[in-house]
Amino acid sequence: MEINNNHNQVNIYDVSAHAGVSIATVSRVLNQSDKVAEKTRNKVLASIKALGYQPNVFARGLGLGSMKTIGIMVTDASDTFLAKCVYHAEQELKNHGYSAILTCTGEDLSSKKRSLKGLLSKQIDGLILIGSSYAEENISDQDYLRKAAKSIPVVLINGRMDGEGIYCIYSNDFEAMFQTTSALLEAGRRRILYLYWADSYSGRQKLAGYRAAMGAAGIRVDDRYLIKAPKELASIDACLREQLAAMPDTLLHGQSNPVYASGKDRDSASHTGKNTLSIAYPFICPVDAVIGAEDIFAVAALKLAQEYGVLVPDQIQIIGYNNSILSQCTMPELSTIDNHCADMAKGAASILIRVIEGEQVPQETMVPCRLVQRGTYRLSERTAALST
Amino acid sequence: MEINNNHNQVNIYDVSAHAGVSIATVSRVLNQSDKVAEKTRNKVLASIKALGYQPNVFARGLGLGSMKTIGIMVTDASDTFLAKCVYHAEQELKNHGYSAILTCTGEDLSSKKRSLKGLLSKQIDGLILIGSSYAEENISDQDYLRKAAKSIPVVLINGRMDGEGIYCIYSNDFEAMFQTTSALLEAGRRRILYLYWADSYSGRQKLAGYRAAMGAAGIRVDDRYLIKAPKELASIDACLREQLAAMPDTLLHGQSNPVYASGKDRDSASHTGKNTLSIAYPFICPVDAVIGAEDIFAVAALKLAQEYGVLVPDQIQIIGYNNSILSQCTMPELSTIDNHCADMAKGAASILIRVIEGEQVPQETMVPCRLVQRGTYRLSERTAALST
DNA sequence: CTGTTAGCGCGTTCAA
DNA sequence: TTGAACGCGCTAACAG
Repeated sequence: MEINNNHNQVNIYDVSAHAGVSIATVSRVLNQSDKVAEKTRNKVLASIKALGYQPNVFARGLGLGSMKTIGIMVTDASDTFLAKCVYHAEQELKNHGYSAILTCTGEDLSSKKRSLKGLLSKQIDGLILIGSSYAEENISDQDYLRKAAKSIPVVLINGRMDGEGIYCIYSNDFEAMFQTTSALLEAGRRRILYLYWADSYSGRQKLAGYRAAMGAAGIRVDDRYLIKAPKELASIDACLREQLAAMPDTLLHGQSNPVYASGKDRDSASHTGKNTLSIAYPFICPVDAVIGAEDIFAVAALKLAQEYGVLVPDQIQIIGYNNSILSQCTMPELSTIDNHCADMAKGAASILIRVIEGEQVPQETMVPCRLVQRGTYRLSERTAALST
Repeated sequence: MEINNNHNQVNIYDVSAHAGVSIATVSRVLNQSDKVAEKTRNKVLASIKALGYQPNVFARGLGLGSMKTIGIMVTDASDTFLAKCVYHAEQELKNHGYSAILTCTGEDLSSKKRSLKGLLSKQIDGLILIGSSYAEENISDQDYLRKAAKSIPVVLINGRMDGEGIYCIYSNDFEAMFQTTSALLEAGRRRILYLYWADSYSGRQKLAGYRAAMGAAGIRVDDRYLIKAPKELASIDACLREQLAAMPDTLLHGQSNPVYASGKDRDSASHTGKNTLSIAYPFICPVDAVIGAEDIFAVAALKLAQEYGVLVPDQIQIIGYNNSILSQCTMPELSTIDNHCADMAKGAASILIRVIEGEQVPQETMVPCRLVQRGTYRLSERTAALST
């Protein structure tokens, strides 16, 4: 029964021998070619099943020049937002018969390049970039991607980038931030703190939206209200305290909540979600609203506000970004802007596959954002329709 | 200069022609063979650079039977905990020159099987299973994995499974839960609610630890204190309310915090993190401690407690699991058990690679857990040393 | 409808 | 130290 095959893996020759046909015929039934008689097809199918034959993808890849794999680059797959994108992108790819090679690149340009190299060496059919971090501010820093895009299609999620073979799908962050900031202004807020970290494309858009809204309202943006902090709670908290301490009439010149202050460790004190005015609000707060460029920033702000007994949203309104699970873990829950990352990720995968299969696809796709209203902020009726 | 090559991709023949040597020699310099003269080596290297030659992995894979890829199966890459594992596993794999094919399988057995099939068809060199969900309770449901393990090594993170070629790395969840529950009991707590969802290996261990500790203290576990709820906040919250309502002297028979109750929407009310006893504690609480099998459960419990003005940790102590970012988003922050997922994930990748490279590796590896003490609970001095 | 055969690009003997 | 030649398993032209 055995014919050639020095490895133990059964190959197409074994099948052809077993079925008494040529390898070409076997190949045909494998590739759904209809030019094969029903009878022989069944014979072959039976042999395949009998021998437990599995075609060798390397050999097939060699001939076809493709193994139907897509590379996914992401700066950090453990990030709440990015992880969600990874998930949905992979699902969509799988639905179309592609598998995903994942690589976490970090923020560093050189390691991004290294990761891409690794991916390309794997002969991927396309590339998905998750996170606007890849749309480097310095245009020439994107060149390695543009170069890659000459051989395989590239889709960027949540960022914009010019170049042949580069497709982008992003949310209208500018608009979302503009509307949100405007709404806060209309509600009478003036001292709006803006917390962020990323200088990515998306990050720049958001900040620009904030600035534009302030400008439109005739308010000069005080640089002290723009706080940039690494994306960990401890760092954000530290930056916040430092910056606030430098402000006139600062929050931190007041006394912190005695309940916290009494113990050596404030976390060990008792807490409830209750509000009270029994402890006098001991200072004039230099901040009456906070916008976080991601939910984690809003969380940090909320926690600090609560520590100092500031009433949320009465005295400070807080808005996050991404509508991540974090926004539902706080008490009150965060109002946050949902940029529909699942839609973006699925869209990205779908665009990529359509391009690979030769379809004509627009290079830019925009998905709208939506304000999710929860405890830390509410739009007035008038401005409630944010989505464009 | 060009010799063959109908594709545009430059191949080893192009290089050999350019360098004036045979392809065998090119292959030798590519594979670090030392049996090549320094002079020719440089000549070849120069040609490679000049032509921008990139070896074709498919061809190499065909001959070698490997493309140095590892399959990663994960039920849900967007889950906070699992995502972190994915991240660290991928990093470690990359460090060793392997790339990761990621597939999100969901919890459904048939789709797990389908995903594995897809992975195997890609001729992966090894497989990493992230999440104890793969260690199905029904042993025969693991057979598809055991079968796979006959051809490639399989490493399971956070679960246990017997089988040749199957390696496991897990944390001592039983011990952690036993110690934690015991500590709560020693602190005088008796009505300890246990919230969970997964019946995975890890989930079973945790629950067993809880039960064992209760048993050791001579306390019968009231089934009403075991609440199983899907892993979304809304679901957990709903289950909690329903179950609590069925208890005598229930929490929910009391009045909720008037501040919340006054508005149409309780989230729109003002909040601070302050505590107050000005509103009378209106009921005898049937629960004095909560253990969540994952942080999200603890978050839900904390929020509910706060909504009803229950003092945490004075009246209810709460402990989560995983030490995820969620545990730091609440106010007070959650005490939680850290199962060191980064260590497990990195360890898994490292084990897998060592096995692939022929090393002898023990089939089971255990990493200890650690209680992270934050606001919702503190161990007494005596029991503070939890890690084994 | 089916079989034959020529690559696909690279590793790897075996000779030289 | 180098080169010629074969094989890896499969696809796709071409011939029948």
